[in-house]
Amino acid sequence: MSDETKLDSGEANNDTVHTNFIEDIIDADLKAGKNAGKVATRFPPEPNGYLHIGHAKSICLNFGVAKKYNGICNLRFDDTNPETEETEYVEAIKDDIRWLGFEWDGLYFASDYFDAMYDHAMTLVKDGKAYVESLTPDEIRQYRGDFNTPGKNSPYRDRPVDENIEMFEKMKAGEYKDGEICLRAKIDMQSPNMNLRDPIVYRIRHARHHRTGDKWCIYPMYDWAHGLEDSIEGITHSLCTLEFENHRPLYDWFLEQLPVHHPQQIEFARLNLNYTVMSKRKLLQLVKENHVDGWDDPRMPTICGMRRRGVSPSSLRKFSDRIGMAKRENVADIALLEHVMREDLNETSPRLMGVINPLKVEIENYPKDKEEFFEAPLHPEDDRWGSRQIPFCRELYIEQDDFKEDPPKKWFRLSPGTEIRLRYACLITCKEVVKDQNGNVEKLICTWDPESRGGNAPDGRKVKGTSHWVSARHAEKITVRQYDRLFNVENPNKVEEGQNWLENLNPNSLEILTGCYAEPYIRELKPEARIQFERIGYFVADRYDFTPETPIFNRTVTLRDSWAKIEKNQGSANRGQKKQPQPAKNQKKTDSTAPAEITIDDFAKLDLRVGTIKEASLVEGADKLLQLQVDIGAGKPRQVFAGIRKRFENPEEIIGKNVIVVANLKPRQMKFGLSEGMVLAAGGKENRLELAEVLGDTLPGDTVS
RNA sequence: UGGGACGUAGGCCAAUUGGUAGGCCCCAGGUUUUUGGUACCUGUCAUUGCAGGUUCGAGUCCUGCCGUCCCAGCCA
Repeated sequence: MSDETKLDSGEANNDTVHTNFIEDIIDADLKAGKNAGKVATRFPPEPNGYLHIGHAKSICLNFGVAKKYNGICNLRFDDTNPETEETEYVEAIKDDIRWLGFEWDGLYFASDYFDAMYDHAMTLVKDGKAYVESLTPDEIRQYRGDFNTPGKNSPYRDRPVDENIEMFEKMKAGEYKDGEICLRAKIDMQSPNMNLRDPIVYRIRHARHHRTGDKWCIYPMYDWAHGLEDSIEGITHSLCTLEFENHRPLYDWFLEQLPVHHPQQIEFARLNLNYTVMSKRKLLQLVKENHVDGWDDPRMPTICGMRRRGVSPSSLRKFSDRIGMAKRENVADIALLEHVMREDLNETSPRLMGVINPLKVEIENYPKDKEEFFEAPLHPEDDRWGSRQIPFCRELYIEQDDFKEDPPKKWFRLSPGTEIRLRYACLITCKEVVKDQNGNVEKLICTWDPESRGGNAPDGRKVKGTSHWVSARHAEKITVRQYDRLFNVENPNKVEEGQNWLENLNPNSLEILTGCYAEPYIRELKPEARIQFERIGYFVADRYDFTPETPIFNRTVTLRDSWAKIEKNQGSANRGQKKQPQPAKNQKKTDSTAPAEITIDDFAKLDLRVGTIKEASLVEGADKLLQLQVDIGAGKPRQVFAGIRKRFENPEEIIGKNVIVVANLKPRQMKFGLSEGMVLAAGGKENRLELAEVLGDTLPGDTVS
């Protein structure tokens, strides 16, 4: 089933019950008879990077609105800056949008309109509403003023119209160098809105454009271009993100000066996702510095990355619906994304069996040479998928996690003497554990109940545990790439002064396992086939690397694992004797792996020492940091960077103080140098912050306890 | 410090436009189950940023505070 047909069947969009504020506006417009009852939107990417899930939100919005109102949605590349844009991105963006399940009505480029834009600009010049500026970029900045200072009119502001026309023509003809002059709109240098202080309309760039080649050496600025693009295409509602709110008066101003259609700009809040980064700059850096394997690395929040991860287009659309649409800044929870991924994949993925960490099982009462097949449905809730035959023989693999020699409470998987079901096959009982010299479990000797074919015992005895398995003789060796969140912390952008956001990367975000086994049916799969390995998770046959001979699977998302939760809760219950009083119902996911309390032993690991501050100085380029040299009685003083500058703007005053230093902290390489410890201070905010001092007769190096 | 926006549960979004706060995710429990999956059920969680005012009645209207975000590119 193609994703397009799925979209048409409405499974993705029809669970939105409420309208959003944008649809409310459109409803009102329609009711008022605006735009002759038409709705036209557009998705306007700049072809200078790959699309990410934030763009997906915008794509779903624009195409979704058009569809809902029987309107149109164009794809328009906003290619007004030749220096950063490339054709390579154009094709990638088109692929991503189609894959997401949308088809544009018109395909356009801003560069298609360069002639019209130039003509309109000339109109502005002739009307005395634009002038050629001869100030340098630096002077322009100075003349613009700042938030508190009104701008000053440029000396060229009243250049005669004829001269403006002539210079603008020469500008177009290439008679000036980059940055030498530019065209500015004559609006209001005193405006509190900086965008209205005579914004630049055209700048000179002697650069080759990916579509128009060398035809132009002047290129329109965003504010000038965008409204015209929308106008030319007859867009009715121009949807963009919040940061363009301040630009709307300019968007409107330009269009009001011309006898053209005037679309309405409406801003919405962009998508932020926790545990990831979304800015083009940071994504580029991840790629360039090889923290990931490229733009389509399955850990990337790019559309092509998620595609390679095995995320389905419909789950991305569903996610886009579920997060809603509003004007307030937001951070969506990646747990919601994972939830819709599972929800979608549960319905659409055939089930297979694969063993990630194999443990050999020998069925001692099963004949050595015998083989047989068990039939198993490909989907337990949807028999349209049909079934497949799974081979079985004396030697099998099960998951290491499904056996424990000393089972904990509530364990109903395999352990010595217990019986479990091999899914869709039979019941087995563990008779013996074979170990190697090091005491590692090497193999399990089991017996099977021949009466339990298919997995049910005729005597009706209940067997609670069910394990997945693979016949050793028939197993296909597969490679599994287990992906996890790229970052360890909810907000990777939030870093201490001097710390780098890259330090928040999750070092375990990729684990490649080569010794895995799967049932033979995987030979039937094609690249990009999404499957579930039962009881483990959803996987996808890698788009590029998978072949029947080199079966490589990417883990899309694990199944929910309630046993892991039980185990974890048991663990923390044992540690704290009684059940932890849930400290906060909002237990953050970041903290959930760390124990809620530490013991005295943990605390004793801290080597706290008295230290005398010998030197203290401001750190240039860091408005929170002080650089300290602290004598802790160990010969060479320790260099410590402390975020206390707001309190001690004059560092001199803390020299000589006896403070408490964490002496056995692993040194951290900061932008400014190595920080070899930490000083303790009290107070959360800078405006009430005091160093913890040791008073009385103590010497550097004395222990603090 | 000027201007523009935004504040509803741990997160995200609703609230018939002035009628007494609801859904999804998360979290905790339970039922069903040949996936400790799915599905279903239950529960925890909000004096709607704060303080006043108008009104029989305010999340919605008014006033004043507070907090957060955006804007000083010849980027988009």
